[in-house]
Amino acid sequence: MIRVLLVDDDALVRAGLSMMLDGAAGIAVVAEAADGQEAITATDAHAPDIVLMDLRMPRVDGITATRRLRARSRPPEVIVLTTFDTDENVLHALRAGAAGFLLKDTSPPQIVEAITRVAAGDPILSPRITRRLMERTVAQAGAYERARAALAALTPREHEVALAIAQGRTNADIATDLAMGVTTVKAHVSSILTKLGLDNRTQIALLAHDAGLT
Amino acid sequence: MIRVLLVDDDALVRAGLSMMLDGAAGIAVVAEAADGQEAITATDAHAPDIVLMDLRMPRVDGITATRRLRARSRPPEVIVLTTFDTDENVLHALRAGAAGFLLKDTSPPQIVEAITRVAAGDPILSPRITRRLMERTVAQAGAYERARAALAALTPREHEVALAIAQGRTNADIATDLAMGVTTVKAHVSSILTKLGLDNRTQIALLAHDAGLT
DNA sequence: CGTGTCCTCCCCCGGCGGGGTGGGGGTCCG
DNA sequence: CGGACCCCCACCCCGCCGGGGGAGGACACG
Repeated sequence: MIRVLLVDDDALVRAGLSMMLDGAAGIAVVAEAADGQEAITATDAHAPDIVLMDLRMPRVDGITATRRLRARSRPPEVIVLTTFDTDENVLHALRAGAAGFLLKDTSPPQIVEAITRVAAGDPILSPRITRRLMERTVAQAGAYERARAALAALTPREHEVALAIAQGRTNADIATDLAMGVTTVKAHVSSILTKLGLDNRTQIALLAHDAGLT
Repeated sequence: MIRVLLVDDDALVRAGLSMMLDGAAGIAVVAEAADGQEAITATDAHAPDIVLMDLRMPRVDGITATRRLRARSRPPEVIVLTTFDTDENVLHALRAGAAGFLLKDTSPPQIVEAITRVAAGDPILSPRITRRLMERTVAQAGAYERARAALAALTPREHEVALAIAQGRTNADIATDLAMGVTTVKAHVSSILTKLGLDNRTQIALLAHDAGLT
């Protein structure tokens, strides 16, 4: 039996979810809360496995409530369920430790399935969120690839210098770090600039940064 | 009826998948292919809605096959189905245009569900992949937040200058772009450096870059 | 063995970047 | 009104950056 806590400031929404979930096999709604503060006390009182969490609520919002819940010992898994899927919301929710992010247009059986999945330890995201995460990842992977391809034209030593530049280091620093004269560093930098068709060391730093060179 | 093409170099795997999928409602396996080259010709011949694509195959691998398929007019949706979930594979597959990435430990009913979801236009990822994407996003969101917090100390004008620096632009460029004297730009840059505790404009660029300022 | 590439380094120099000083203007607030 | 910010600008100084020219040694490849 998966113990679920419902958190939403709208009593009607809670009632609907409660009815829908209690009808499902293996799921029991053990408590409800109308805001983040109540969610925390209710969690302490009823020890749910899963918390279905709304975001826009009075007193304590869903994000901070999630963060506080996840900071506890034996924390419940939190599934955010909201209408607003801004990047802000998604990032903050995931950062706060949510295991799932669902939009309120999710169909009842899918919500049930999401709860069982999360209870089994899997993460769950609404398709639209998944798509955005994929696009975001692909986009930065694109920059990564391009940067990598560009840096491939560099010799090993130039590569090291480029990396040092991407740390924001000055030529003198790089010289001591790599054990060579400042003149040599400058020669490498010039070579890098011409090879990559850039003007500044700043641009080198940005490119190398995109290539994933910490 | 969702038309499916199976692509895998192992005949046994194809047979198993075919049997399992044909038993499902609404799904018809219309063709099979043993490598990427066959996958392309089979796609042209049978116009499937969904291609279940393995990665490690002779002649043409699954990634390039996916890329070529997606480059066609009216391309099928591609679901990658593989045992190896390296970051390399996942990123390349998504970049090649795959709508889904499943591991071969996925249960038959879940594969069926994944196919119907993708046919409906939704993306689909194995839980482990989703988790990795989430972690990756959260990690870079951390740098994002820190950078944002730091940049919050800047005045609006300084913010603009920082953004320009993150483009790799020179002071003179910034002066003309923002319609002010070079002296003013330098004043802003100095102010930014002291406020953020940095030494170089390069470091400003890196910080602003982390903050998502394109 | 010659050629090429890479790494190393020198000197010179123009220009940009960063710091300091000093000053003008505006708004907003106590 | 006097401060407190913020924005704007000019002048000077100096150090770092970037470009040019020149040059030597190591190593590999044909």
